[in-house]
Amino acid sequence: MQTSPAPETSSRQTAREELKSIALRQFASVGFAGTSLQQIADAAGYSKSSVLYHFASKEALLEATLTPAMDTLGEILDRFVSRAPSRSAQDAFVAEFIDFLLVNRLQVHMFVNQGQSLQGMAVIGRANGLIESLASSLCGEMRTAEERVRFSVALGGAAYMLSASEMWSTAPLSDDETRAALVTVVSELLAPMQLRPMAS
Amino acid sequence: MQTSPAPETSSRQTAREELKSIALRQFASVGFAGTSLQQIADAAGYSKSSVLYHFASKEALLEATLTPAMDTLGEILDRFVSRAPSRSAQDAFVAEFIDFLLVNRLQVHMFVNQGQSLQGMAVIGRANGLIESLASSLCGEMRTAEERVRFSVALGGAAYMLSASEMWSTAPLSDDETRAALVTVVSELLAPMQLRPMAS
DNA sequence: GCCTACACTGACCGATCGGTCAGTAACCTG
DNA sequence: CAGGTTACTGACCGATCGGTCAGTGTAGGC
Repeated sequence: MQTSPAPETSSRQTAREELKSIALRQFASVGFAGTSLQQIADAAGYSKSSVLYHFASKEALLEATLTPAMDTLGEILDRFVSRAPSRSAQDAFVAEFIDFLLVNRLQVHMFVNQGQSLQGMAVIGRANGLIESLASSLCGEMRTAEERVRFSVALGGAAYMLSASEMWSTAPLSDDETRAALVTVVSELLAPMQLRPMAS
Repeated sequence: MQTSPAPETSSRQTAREELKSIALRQFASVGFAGTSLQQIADAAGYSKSSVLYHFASKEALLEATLTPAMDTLGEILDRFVSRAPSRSAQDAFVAEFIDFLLVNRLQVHMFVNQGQSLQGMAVIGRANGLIESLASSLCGEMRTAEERVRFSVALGGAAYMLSASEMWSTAPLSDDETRAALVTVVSELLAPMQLRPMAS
């Protein structure tokens, strides 16, 4: 909806993106309820009014913050579901999924350990649906207790590991080290689960 | 500190304990920052002033809420460290630790995914120390990246599984099912780690 | 009966919360 | 130079926050 040539970058998108990224960091570290619009505005060098100019409300800001990651996750899932069920397909999926976790660790952290208190929000409902269909893809109806535990330990454990590693007293792991170790551990966790991918 | 016969139960301890348990539930589900003293008071049927009569501040209430679990964890750790390092000792410890997680799941949930935002608090510092010494007991200095990942996935995954299972759309698992599955999965996760318990 | 200690409460405090609104300076279009 | 849009802001709103304080009722010890 605009005819201007190109250099709209300065203000057209950057402020919004900057606010989203700062808000995400704050939400993930202090919690959604524990973060005020004023804090976000201060950290970004804007006024609180500016934040509410770009986003209709605090909740809308959170939605905008989490939605792109959910889009990505949806694509990854679609790709997995459309493949034939095999060990190699599952391995490829695990690698893809762990890359997703690495890139979107803060968003996943938000979902994993604030999802409970944000249940009313649309993006959280969507995330729950995606995770549920992921679970179904990996093992039909999540039959045994052990399968459920394997799945949620892998998901919650990876999410925790990625967001809490900064709290370790030792030096943080590089992304490459983390990815390799996570692929090993998560594959091991999911290996005993029977493969039965299914659409919808 | 009291000479009265016996029935001091009605008011001497119950109000405090009741407030602690209600506060813990709220803190765990909505977050410490997201829970107001008014909400806790309402849920308990007291006034906000009463909450502040029993606990000097909101932070003091959180400390009182988490401290008993930390005491228990300290005892479990001491017991493990004082045993000779062996596979059977580790298995016994894992079982003991998972019982601890089951009983204190909300407190562990608080530590695991709000520890970051509560770093200033004494009880959180203590919990971090305990976890660190637990990690040291299991594998010296946490040498390899994979060992670190195994440890934190087991801890964070178990904590997530226990607190998020209520969000599953299916019926929740019984404690016995959960314990058995967790023991299997966590033992499997920690098995490749070399045992080198050490004091302090 | 008197007195203290205890459990508890309502009124109130300054600060901050999310959110609204009336601007304003800069810029593009005609 | 008008006119409109865009990005942004300060002043302000009612509500709520954590916390203080001056009580009030009551039970037990003397």
